[in-house]
Amino acid sequence: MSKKPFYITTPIYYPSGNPHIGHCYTTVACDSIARYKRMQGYDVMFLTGTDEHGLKIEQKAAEKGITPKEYVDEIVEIFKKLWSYMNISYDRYIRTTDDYHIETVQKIFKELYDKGYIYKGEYSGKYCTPCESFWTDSQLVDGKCPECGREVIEAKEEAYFFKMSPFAERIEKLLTETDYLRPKTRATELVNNFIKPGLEDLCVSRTTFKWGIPVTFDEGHVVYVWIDALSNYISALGFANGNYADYEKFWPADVHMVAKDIMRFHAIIWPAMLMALEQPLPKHLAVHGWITFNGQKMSKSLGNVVDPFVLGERYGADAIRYHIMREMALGSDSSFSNEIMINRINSDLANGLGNLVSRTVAMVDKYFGGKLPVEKVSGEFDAELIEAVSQLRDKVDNFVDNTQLNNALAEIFQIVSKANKYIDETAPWVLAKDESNKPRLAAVLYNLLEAIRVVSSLLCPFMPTTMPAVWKQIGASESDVSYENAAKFGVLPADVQICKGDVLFPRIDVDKEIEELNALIQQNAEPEEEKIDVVPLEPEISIDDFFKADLRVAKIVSCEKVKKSKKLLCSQLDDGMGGRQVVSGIAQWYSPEDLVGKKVVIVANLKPVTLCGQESNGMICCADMPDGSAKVMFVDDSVPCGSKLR
RNA sequence: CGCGGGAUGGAGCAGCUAGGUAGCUCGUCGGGCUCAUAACCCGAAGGUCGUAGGUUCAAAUCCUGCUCCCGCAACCA
Repeated sequence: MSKKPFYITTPIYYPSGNPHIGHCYTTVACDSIARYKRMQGYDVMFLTGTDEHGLKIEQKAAEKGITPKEYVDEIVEIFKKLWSYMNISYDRYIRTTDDYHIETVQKIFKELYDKGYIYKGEYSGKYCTPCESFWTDSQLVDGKCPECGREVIEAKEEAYFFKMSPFAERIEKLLTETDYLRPKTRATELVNNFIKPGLEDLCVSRTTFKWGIPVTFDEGHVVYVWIDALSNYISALGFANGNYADYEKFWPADVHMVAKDIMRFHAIIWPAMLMALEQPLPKHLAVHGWITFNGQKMSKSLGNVVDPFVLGERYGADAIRYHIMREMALGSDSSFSNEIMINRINSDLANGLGNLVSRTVAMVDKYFGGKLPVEKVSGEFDAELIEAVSQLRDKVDNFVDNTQLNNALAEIFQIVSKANKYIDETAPWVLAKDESNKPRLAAVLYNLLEAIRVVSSLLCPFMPTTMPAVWKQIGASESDVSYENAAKFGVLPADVQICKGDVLFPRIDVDKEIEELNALIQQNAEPEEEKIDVVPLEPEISIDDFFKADLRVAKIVSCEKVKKSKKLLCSQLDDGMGGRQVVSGIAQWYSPEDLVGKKVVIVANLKPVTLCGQESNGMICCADMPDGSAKVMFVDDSVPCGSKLR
């Protein structure tokens, strides 16, 4: 009987910086599912990798004075080291710089072109270099990038486009009528925002940078992110390349797991590409939220990065894995405060599971010298425990199939709870006092060992490092902890021999630990502020060019929020020339009271535009902050309104 | 009126589709136990279920208005 295939993928990560806990989130989830499926007997292909092209990489490398390839090679090593540290059992690691991937992408690009889905056009608009993004005029406001707020440059380039519209209807059905998207609640959002207004054709090539996969039939063009990146899921199987021959076997994928920020591309563009290629669509797209840290979105620049290496060092990979999986609810964000994590590790792993194993094994050791006698007598409370344990596997199966790992773990730990309670109900230490109760005592301890066996078998995919240690302690052989036996009770030998071992999950001193971690974060945060990612210099200009921008000092006379906008403040300024109105996108960081009466620098000769119905005549100068916010540049109050800057 | 989600004891969540004793985890307090990693077990306190109305014998649950939060989109000259 040949094994059934199961194909699961993480996104390919962009190595513009070191991996952080957010990367772990997706990868650990996929790893747990992959391991679970292997345990069930599936032939599993678990793919992860890195998306290594693009301007940002090119620039980062240039800053360090090395080639892009050298740059990504370094970071990829760090990713791989982290995965090894987290005990990630990926079967294949794809790099978009691998030859076979390049071959596939080039063939796909050509095929789509030949089929008429890709056409040559011209892209004109504003381009943000750091974000590698073009923005349409409607998106642009004051020539600033909507993503990072930096200046954009006027750019026009020949480009290839991918026609999305032919697939709109099918994609809408895919999202609304199938269970492709998990959780499905997001389907409406996608349909309303992207499909109903009409799918725009997608720009799929660039000429502004070189670090990418060349378009074979048009020199100077490089394949732009989506066709390059998304294709990894099939190129890694050997689609349109000779490197592997697993496409027939593993495609379509069972699960693509992604974080919500790239849901859109996997929910719309990827299906469209596959439709155009006339290939089967993946079965599920599992979308999870972000890990937030003390309520804020994880971000390097905030100094919030929780270094997975540091955490693993302190608590062990399994504890981190457990916490991540346990907190992860499909779709919603999950908090990663140190306190929550430590409490979780303490209460579930140390107090719950670890202590259960410890007390059970200790009793077998103490009362029977480590080996249970064959003679046993069943009694009150047994049936309930046995029933619950026997049903566990099916419940967990179901949750894993629905990518609800948090629920799967919750289910398992209910049994841990039940077992602890069973100890209390049967009070083995009382039984031990009377020699005639020995057979009953043996049965109680045997039942506990069995509960632990089943729990640890099912837990192994989630915590692959620690569970074998549990098996050793309870005297379980490899076949005892098989998937088949996880649905049975009474598998361990009647005269099982236990083996006392080390504490599985040491208790953590919460206060002390939080203090130390906070200190670490402080340390990491401080240097971070000083060495922000400095935006590359704009091209050199002459003094005359500078004077083209007429910078003036003005006083904010009054200010109010622009209705219907979240980010806009509308200010009335005294510019020494009769006053003017300026709209600025700083409402998230400044309230009108903060600004009224202050003097600022404005760009006074900017072409007026209308934003959300308010005319804006100029721009208030701000500094970009590393976290994407902006700080207004206030001016000494003694400078008269209307003064020109030089 | 751009689209969507949410508001439940100190914290985080379930319950709402098919109305009828408000449940879980953590925390707090009290008790029990002693096999165990000061762990485990039991019990208690603590909730106008965002707000105002409506339907109903009965609403956390259905309907309507409102407030506030959060995503997406738009938008930070």
